Order: sequence, then C-alpha cells, then structure tokens
Amino acid sequence: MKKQHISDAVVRRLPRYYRYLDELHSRGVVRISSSVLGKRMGVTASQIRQDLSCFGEFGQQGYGYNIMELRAEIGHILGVDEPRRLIIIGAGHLGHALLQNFDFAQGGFRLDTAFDVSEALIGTEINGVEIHSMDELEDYCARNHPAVAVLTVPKAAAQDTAARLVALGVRGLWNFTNVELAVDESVFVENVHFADSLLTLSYRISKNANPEKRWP
Amino acid sequence: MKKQHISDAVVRRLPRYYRYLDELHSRGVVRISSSVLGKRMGVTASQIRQDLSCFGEFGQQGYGYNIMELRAEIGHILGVDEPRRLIIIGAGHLGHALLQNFDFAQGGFRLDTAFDVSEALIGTEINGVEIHSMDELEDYCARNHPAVAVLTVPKAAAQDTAARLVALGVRGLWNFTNVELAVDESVFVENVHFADSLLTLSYRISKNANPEKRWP
DNA sequence: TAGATTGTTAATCGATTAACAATC
DNA sequence: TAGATTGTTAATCGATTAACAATC
Repeated sequence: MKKQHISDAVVRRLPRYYRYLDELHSRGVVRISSSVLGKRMGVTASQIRQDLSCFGEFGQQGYGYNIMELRAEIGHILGVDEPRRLIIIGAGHLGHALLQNFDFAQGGFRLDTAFDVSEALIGTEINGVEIHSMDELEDYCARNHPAVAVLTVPKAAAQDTAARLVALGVRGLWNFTNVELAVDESVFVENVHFADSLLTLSYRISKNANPEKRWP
Repeated sequence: MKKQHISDAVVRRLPRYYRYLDELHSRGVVRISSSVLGKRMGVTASQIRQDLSCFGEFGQQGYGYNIMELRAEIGHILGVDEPRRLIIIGAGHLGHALLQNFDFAQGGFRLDTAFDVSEALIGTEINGVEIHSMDELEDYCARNHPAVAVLTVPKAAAQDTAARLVALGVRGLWNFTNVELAVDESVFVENVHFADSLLTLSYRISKNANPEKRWP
C-alpha cells in the first residue's frame, strides 16, 4: 500500500538498498529474500519490507525479490532514470575532487559545466567539464535550467551564491560549505557537513576511550 | 540527570549546537535561552533542553545558558579539547582537498602526515603535512599511535587498507570510499557517502517535481 | 502440495514535544 | 519580589519490530 508521506528515515535508507542491490546484480545474483538481504545489510527483514511497501509491491510470496527489478524500481523512485542537469559552483580543491572522482551520471545527473571566479581556471577543462566564469552563470541557467547546483565555494560566498542560484531556478543545492543556508523552502538543501561528521567520530572515540589504547 | 546511553540522534545534533554556539560566541553574544536558540536553529526548545540534560546541567533558571560555557561543555563532550592524532590515507584529489581546506585542529585533531602510494607525491608537502610512502605506515603508527585515519583511497583498496589500519590500532575510520567496511566492532566507522547524499537530493527533487520548473 | 516469503496489521520501542514545579 | 527559564516528568507521536494470513 503506497504511502503518501515518506519519512526521512526511509528516504535515507533507499540509496543504501540501491547500492547493495546494484552490487548483487553486478555479481550475477538473481533473487534475494528480505531476510537474507537484511542479514547482509545489518537491518531487519521487517524494516526492508516495511520500507519498500511505502512505494509499492515489488516482491513475490515464496520467492522474494528479483534483484534486477527491485534495483530498477528503487532507481526509479530515486529519480536516477530521469536525467537532470547539474552544475558545480567552485572548482577549488573540493570541486576539483568531485569533478575528477565522482560519477554524477550514475545518479542520473548530466554535468557539462562548472563555474569559478579564478581567471587561471576559467576556460580550462577538468575531466571533460568546462570551467566557466561566474559571470556566465545567469546566461547558462537561462539556457540550460540546471536542477541541482553543487556548492563548493568558500564559506564567505556561500549564502550569496545560494541565493543567486535559487533566483535562477535551481531546485536543489548540494551544500559542502559548512554554512547553514537560508533559502526558500521550495528549494531542497542537502548538507555535507564534514566538520559535523568528524565530530561525531570524535565523540564516539572519546566516550569509548580504551585506556590501554589511549595515545595522542 | 546524566544518561548512560546516548542515542545516535542526540550525538548527531551536538556538532550543530556546537557550531551555532561557536558562531554566537564569536559574534559576542553572551547568553541565550533554549527557546531563542531553538527558534534560530529550527528545533524545539524542549529538544535542546532534553538533549543537553543527557550530559549534565549547564543552564540556569530565569537566565538561560552562558554561551561561552555551554560551547566549552559541548566541545568537551565531543572531545575537541582532548587532542589526538589523525592521518590521511590517500592524497589524491579528495585527500588533497581535505589537506588544503579542512581545519582538523578545530576538531581537536593533530595532523602531520598523510600517506600515499604515488611516487610523485611521496616526499612532498601539502599545507604543512608531509606525504609519506604507505610502506612507512607501520613504522609511523608504532611511533605515533594515530587515533583516527581518514580513508580517501580508491574503492578497490578500501577494505584492505581499513583492515591494515585497524591492525595498527586505529580507533576510528573516517570513510570517504563509498564502500561498506567490515571491521571489528570496537573500531568506529563514520561514513561520508557522497553518492547516497546526492541520491536523497535526487529523490526529493523528483517527488516534488514542479511541472513549471521541470527542465532537464 | 509443502515450504517459503511476501505485504500488512498489531505490538513495542524509542524519540520528540508538552507541561510544570523548582528556582534563579 | 515577579518574570523568566531551567531540568525533568508525563504525554504524544512516530518508527521499528514482530506476527501472521495470504499466496506464490
């Protein structure tokens, strides 16, 4: 039975299901039951079935799930088969790393242009992606209507750049700036807060300090 | 009343409190009440008080919280005042970006050495951090006992490298490889799964597709 | 058919919010 | 003192797990 509202907890688990199914698929496994998948992923079979039931009925009694099918269904739910444009704002070290390492196409995103203010970078190409001047942003957006912008600019420029992108019709911001962006609620912001992530690790290590192993 | 078990939900909110308090502190604000802080952060006052009460009593009736004190208390809870060593494994684009941009000292981590297999990088220095050969990892760990290792190696090397680090006594792994690491449960793994993060954004955009704004 | 496994409903568990006495 | 705000207890809400009839 399809649910109308999907909780954030469920949404955040979907990419992980997708990843496991993708791996099983590429290893040639054809079918899997919720209990086997659950054991492998370290979650309960109930949770998997409950999560999937939010979106439809993808399994078969007595059989389980066809991996290829389920993978495609989750991909569809996540929107990977619905290609959209993405741009990178800021081709510094982090933007550069994403341009070099990250497979945007796998997530269903088309990336052909990044933007930066550095004269040294403008006009160059990284991994097949052209670096344009920030002055061309308005023009590019008017022509290509990118759905998502990746924010890898310095902290100080984050809020202004975000506002500019929102005004240009961007629907989502993938925010690496460690700044809390104030934007219209119709625009989705996905934060990647490195500092927060490392601090939780710091916390867990501190709390479970093993006296024998406590070195600086 | 101090709690013995702290839920993950609470732990993940602490860095955000810390960040806000840090900013208020640097702007010279002296005190704040849970309701004002809550309004600013977009959470309930109840939640803030409930969260803090897991660790002690840091406020004062009729007054609220002293920002400098509370900031220091949360910093202490997170372990930022307890310096520990951290190493970076893999000085490729992403490792490089972290070396250049990320302030490890602010999280209480001392970073002096990164490791890589590339002959071109070994012996060089990035932002004051020396790049050593992976061959020197055992020796370095025996001498310096790093608490945390940042994993910015290629996917294929992830699991083996993790196992090697765990054997060398590392207590936590900050994992950027998008691989699920199988390690002893006494070692903490904090995953930064870029792909998962972007897919949740993809999902939210797909579901709330605004027909007027639906461009590729 | 018999065994396996689903989707779903019910039960449990935990997290968030509300309320309020205590008190600065 | 009176007003404000805490820490904590109680109430609510939501998410996870368990159970099971349906059925492949």
